[in-house]
Amino acid sequence: MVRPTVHDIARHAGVSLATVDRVLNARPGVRKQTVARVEEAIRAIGYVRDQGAANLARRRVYRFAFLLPDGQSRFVGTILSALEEARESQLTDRVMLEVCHVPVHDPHALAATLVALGAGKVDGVAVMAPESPQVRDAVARLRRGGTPVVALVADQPQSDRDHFVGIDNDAAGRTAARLMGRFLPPSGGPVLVVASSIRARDSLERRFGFDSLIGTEFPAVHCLPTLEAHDDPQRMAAILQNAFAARSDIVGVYSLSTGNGALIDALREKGRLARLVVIAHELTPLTRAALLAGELDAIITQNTGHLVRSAIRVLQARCDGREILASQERIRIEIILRENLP
Amino acid sequence: MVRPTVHDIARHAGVSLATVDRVLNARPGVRKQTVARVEEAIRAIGYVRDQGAANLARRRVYRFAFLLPDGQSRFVGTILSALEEARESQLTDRVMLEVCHVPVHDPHALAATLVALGAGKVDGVAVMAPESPQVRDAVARLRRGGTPVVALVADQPQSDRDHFVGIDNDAAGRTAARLMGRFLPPSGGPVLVVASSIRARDSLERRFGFDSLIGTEFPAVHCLPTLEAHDDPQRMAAILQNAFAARSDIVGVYSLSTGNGALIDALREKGRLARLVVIAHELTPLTRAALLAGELDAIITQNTGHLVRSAIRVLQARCDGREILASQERIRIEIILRENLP
DNA sequence: TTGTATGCGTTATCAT
DNA sequence: ATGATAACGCATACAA
Repeated sequence: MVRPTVHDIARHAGVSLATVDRVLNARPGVRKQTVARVEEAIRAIGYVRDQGAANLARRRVYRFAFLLPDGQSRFVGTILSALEEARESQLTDRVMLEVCHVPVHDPHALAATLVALGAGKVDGVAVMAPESPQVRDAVARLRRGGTPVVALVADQPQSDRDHFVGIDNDAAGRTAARLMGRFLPPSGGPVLVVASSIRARDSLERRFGFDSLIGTEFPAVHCLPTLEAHDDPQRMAAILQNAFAARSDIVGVYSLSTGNGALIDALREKGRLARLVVIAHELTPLTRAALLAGELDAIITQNTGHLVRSAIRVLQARCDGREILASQERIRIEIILRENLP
Repeated sequence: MVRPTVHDIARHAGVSLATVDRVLNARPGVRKQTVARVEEAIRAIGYVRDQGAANLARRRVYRFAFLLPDGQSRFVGTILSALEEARESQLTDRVMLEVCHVPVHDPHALAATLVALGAGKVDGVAVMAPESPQVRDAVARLRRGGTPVVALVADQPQSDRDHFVGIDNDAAGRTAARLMGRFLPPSGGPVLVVASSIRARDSLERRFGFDSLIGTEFPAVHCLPTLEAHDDPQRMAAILQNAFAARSDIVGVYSLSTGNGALIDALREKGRLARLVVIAHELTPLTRAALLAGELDAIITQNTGHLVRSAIRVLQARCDGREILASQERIRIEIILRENLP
């Protein structure tokens, strides 16, 4: 009925509490035979540690750092509010959250920040940054130093990060494609694909997923080459100007990364919104408003609250040497229409 | 830096630990003035109780009962697996989960089970059942007895349940309608609406939401009266037979409650699936397979893992007299296509 | 009405 | 190499 405790182990193995603790926490100074006896007892009575009591005795606090891109991205803004919200939750009773803003396109600065964090300054790191050799190496160094690292939103596939907290971007692109294909009339037509920068791995994956599904399932739809606005509103306006001048028969727009504000503004100005199917990523105050106004047809997104809570839970589990509950940490690709807006 | 403890309160207020504890837990036997002094101290130093330590000292265990409809519903099956999964999670370290299966259409049995649970047998109840006066009263009795109650999946709006864990079914119906309207060609046509029973409040709400959005936004689409199969495969086959005989121009099917197995089987038999837009509720092994097979175009669902974890967290918070984190407990209306299947 | 002392399950600091 | 014992933050039986 009641869970066995360290006392039960001690009694069962005929040793003292201190010895039990030593083997439980893999501390030295115990004879091999004794270790075996204790481990046997643990298995025999089915002991499982009360992590809460352990943290109490240890006065454990988890210091986690979130490395986020600087700049005024709306999406990062929603992550920041989610972090703020997590601070007030039960979840963060013993965790201290620190946010580091780092220049996105400076891999060296990124790596330096990561490495600096490694010197016992924090107990775990969540990093949202484009893939780069520098970051990969820094993550490896952190991990070797015993600091758990999770990749947030954008994976660091070749590094040995402990976990990726985010969605499958290929599948997200395919999801967008399915919606685009089905929202468009059967006659199809050319679809514009815009991105802030196609260099980012997640943009590439989304584009790839989008193209491949359109290609196989909606032959009447034709994907135009990716236009890159580099998060510059002026550039975005000019790019769209050119695109629509070149082809007046465009039927849809897929925006696969940030910069939705500029995109929507530009489209609105052209008075083209009503006749286009427009699909974008990430639910922010801006895309929410556009969806409500009927300027956006659908949003593909990931729940940022879930994102940060999951990162925290995973880091904590790694610190404790626990397993995670996979299904709880699986971030879902969400489709948001006006009707199911949270 | 470190959080203040009961000792700090005691020192600040010039009283003993026991007195602090008495006012913290609203126990009698403390002079009004003393209470005020302690409360002042609590505010002054910004004390917030360490719930983990409290539970440890108290050897607290939370016994929660989940009342679920009996029968072999696939949806209830996924809830059961979610409960099973929760049992292995960190979340249930101190919680014991009990499942009661009750006949859905016997309000008296339902109420009796609820009332029986009230006699200090459990610390909280999650109930998934159709609304009825009997259940409403039983919930009220439980609450008066100090047992927190949450309504699961189906709300008990007139009872004073502590919380509703589930989705807005009107919005879910509207979401289905938006998808139906946009997936159908502009020419529209008649759409079949099938339910196991239209008496259930959630079915009614979905139907209402579906109809109202179709009515205002997709005038070319025409919703036929709801067909009730009462979870009987034979009846479902017969009903569909009649419906298609009466109107050969049906373009879509909206299944707003259970019984998707029978529906899909019947449609497949008629060879009509390829030319219909079919939208159903709840992701189960069955609807998942149908979606993958292209027999279903979209699924509207709610994450059952989230559902049970949320119910547990909310009940626990109520037991502790804590507030919940609203955003974490908001169940989302999820749209699942083949591409974003979890 | 208020205070003292002990215990919850675990860790960690001393001794031995 | 091992054991006794005092914390951790909180609750509570028992005294006063």
